[in-house]
Amino acid sequence: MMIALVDCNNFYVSCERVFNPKLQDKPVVVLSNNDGCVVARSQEIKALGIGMGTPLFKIQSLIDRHKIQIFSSNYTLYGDMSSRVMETLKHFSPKVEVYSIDEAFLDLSQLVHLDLTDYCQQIRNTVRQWTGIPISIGVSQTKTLAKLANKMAKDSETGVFILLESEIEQFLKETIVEDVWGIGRGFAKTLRINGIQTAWQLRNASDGLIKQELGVVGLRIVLELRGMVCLPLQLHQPTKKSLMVSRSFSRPVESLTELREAIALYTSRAGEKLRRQKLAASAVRVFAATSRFVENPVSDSVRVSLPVTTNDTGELLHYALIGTEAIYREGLAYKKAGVMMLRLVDEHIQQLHLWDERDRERYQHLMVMVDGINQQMGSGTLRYSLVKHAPSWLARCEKRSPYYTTRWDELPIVRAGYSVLYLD
DNA sequence: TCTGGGGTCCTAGGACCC
DNA sequence: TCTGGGGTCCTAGGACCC
Repeated sequence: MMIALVDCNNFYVSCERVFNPKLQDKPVVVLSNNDGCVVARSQEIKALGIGMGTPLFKIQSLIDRHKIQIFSSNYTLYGDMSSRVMETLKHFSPKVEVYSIDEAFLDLSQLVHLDLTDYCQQIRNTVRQWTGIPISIGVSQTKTLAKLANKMAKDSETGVFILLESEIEQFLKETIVEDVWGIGRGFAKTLRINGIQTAWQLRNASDGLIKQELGVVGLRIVLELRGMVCLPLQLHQPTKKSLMVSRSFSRPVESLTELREAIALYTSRAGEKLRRQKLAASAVRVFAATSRFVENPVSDSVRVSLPVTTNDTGELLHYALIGTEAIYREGLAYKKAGVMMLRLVDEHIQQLHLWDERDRERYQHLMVMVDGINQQMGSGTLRYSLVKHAPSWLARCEKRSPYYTTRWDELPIVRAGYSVLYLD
């Protein structure tokens, strides 16, 4: 196999520059959805040492000093530019996998009789001409190796790097494990504990060790480094399995009213997305979290199964609000207060016994799982799903609310979201 | 004060049944 | 009543990615 990874350089910034040529050679950043942090950086920004994901407030002084141009992200524009790039690439190989908004894998196996360097230059020039977007291309035997080759391409003058079999050993010896695709912080730490620091050491590690420490995911990476294709090109995009709408709040949210408003807004967004993509949901999930940057961050989610699949906002909202109540009244509080949890579980068990079977059947679709119930139970002998009849359950929540809101003061929500699953 | 949003895949372990 | 194996299904949580 010969696989090319095409990667658009500083993609969002490049898109902005296409429509505003004055930005050429100027320092430019594009911010995340909420304008919270940097998600795309021009070369000039990288040279200033501003990292990916840096929060905006931390670079305020640099912005003034270097006259940095700042943009909120415009995903409609980027998506459109992305399609143009991908369409162009399809002229160069019949087998193209659109991997992300700014990356694609191309199968070049049929073209090995050509000068691949030349061919890749041709691709670069055409994409540049037709779309205005600069790209880099790395080529090798597998996706994982092509990813590494692409890193080299980015650093080279020509923007193209072909990693030949004869050069792989030297190349991998000079590559640290962190730079291998699929090796994140957690895996890298595990590998280093086992004395594996370079990509070459990883390639030569024993299958048994890797399987045990990193599972099949890790093993696939190792085999790919050895030149064996374990991650074949996916030529048709599989249908999505879930979609999510979430935001961080600019300040902590402590009232149920505010939380409900946020969730209602996210739900209608999710409904729009569903209808646009002609999909329907079979379950919804609501989640809330405290700041990730405090000492003991807490997050929790509640999943509500729907009686029928739907993409009607009103319908979704009904169940989303049930989930919101659950999160607010119980979800986070459960994890916080173990003793209280035990008491509540006890209460709920008695409730369950009072129900007759018919009720349970009838309301099964309203089953609300409260995550984390098992967390502090120790042996796991007591694990219960709280099966509830929504109206009476909500009434009970109302009665208990003073107790919970007291607990709640300790747990300001700074992030909330809503996701829709359509597995069935 | 302010720290993104949106995804996928894998696994361990519990529930439930025979 | 206790013990246990085999199998399936489901979920939470952890890992990764852009």
